[in-house]
Amino acid sequence: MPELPEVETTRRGIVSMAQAQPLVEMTVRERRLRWPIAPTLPSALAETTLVDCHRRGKYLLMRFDPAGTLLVHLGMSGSIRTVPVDSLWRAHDHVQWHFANGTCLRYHDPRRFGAIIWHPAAAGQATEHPLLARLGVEPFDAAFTVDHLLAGLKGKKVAIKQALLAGHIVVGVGNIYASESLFRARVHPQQAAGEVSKPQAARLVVAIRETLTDALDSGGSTLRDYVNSSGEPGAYFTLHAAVYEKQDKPCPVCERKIRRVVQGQRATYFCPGCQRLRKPNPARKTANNPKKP
DNA sequence: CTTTAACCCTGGAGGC
DNA sequence: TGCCTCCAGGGTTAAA
Repeated sequence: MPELPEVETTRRGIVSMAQAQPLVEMTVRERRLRWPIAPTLPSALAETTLVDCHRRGKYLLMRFDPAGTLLVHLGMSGSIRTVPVDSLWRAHDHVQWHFANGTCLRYHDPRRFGAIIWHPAAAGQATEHPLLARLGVEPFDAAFTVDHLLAGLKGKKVAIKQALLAGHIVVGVGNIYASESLFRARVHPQQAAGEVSKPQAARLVVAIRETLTDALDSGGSTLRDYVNSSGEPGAYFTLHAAVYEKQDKPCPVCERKIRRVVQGQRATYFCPGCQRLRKPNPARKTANNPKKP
């Protein structure tokens, strides 16, 4: 289940293995991903060089000069790993990029929720693509501030957990890290987004960054060669999960039983002791905004 | 506009 | 042992 840290680790692996490499051949064995891979894609990439690989949210932006940019999403079961040249295709290996230095990158995705989309524009202009246009700010960007978060949550009745998960305010907070970040920030996942206070929002900004940083650091140490290995993806995260999939287990802070609820058809885990519902205070709001109808 | 739910897909777990 | 059902996940899309 690739979340932002795994995507970033994959990006770093791609850069270290194949940056500045001319493409020898792109092979497509299975076109039926989330959207079908265009049959013309391999020929469009002929005679190009992978000059860089960026990341936007959970999208990888592989820039092939001079043709354009390949948007790659790993969905929930996708991975990109190196394989030896001419190695056998395993089940669910769908795409391969063979580079001049001998590196072969294999796209593997059992559930085919991922996507490989061709965008004939440079990576710098790839934000114009409809799939990237509405993404929120990067969690490690300076633009991800308390005020930005509060502005995004303002007036929203949806639960804070779902607001974070939607990715319109900040990207990279998947289902696992949403629960973990809210726990760290001591914010109840079912609290209305618009009722999140400034101190709560401030804690969330810090908590989201810390949660992602911790996972990324773990990935960096235990999955240093993530792209260049056949190890178990995602296995490291459970070592650090305080609440995710820990229902009925004691909270590491207060030892109350972790609860599991469903929000938007997705599981949420939280500690009923540490994460309290904050009571709304409508009187204060109207007093500060007398002009609002 | 906002909010909710269905959908895409397969592997694994649990029930019988 | 096998067959059935359910669940997990991201994110787009359609519907309310």
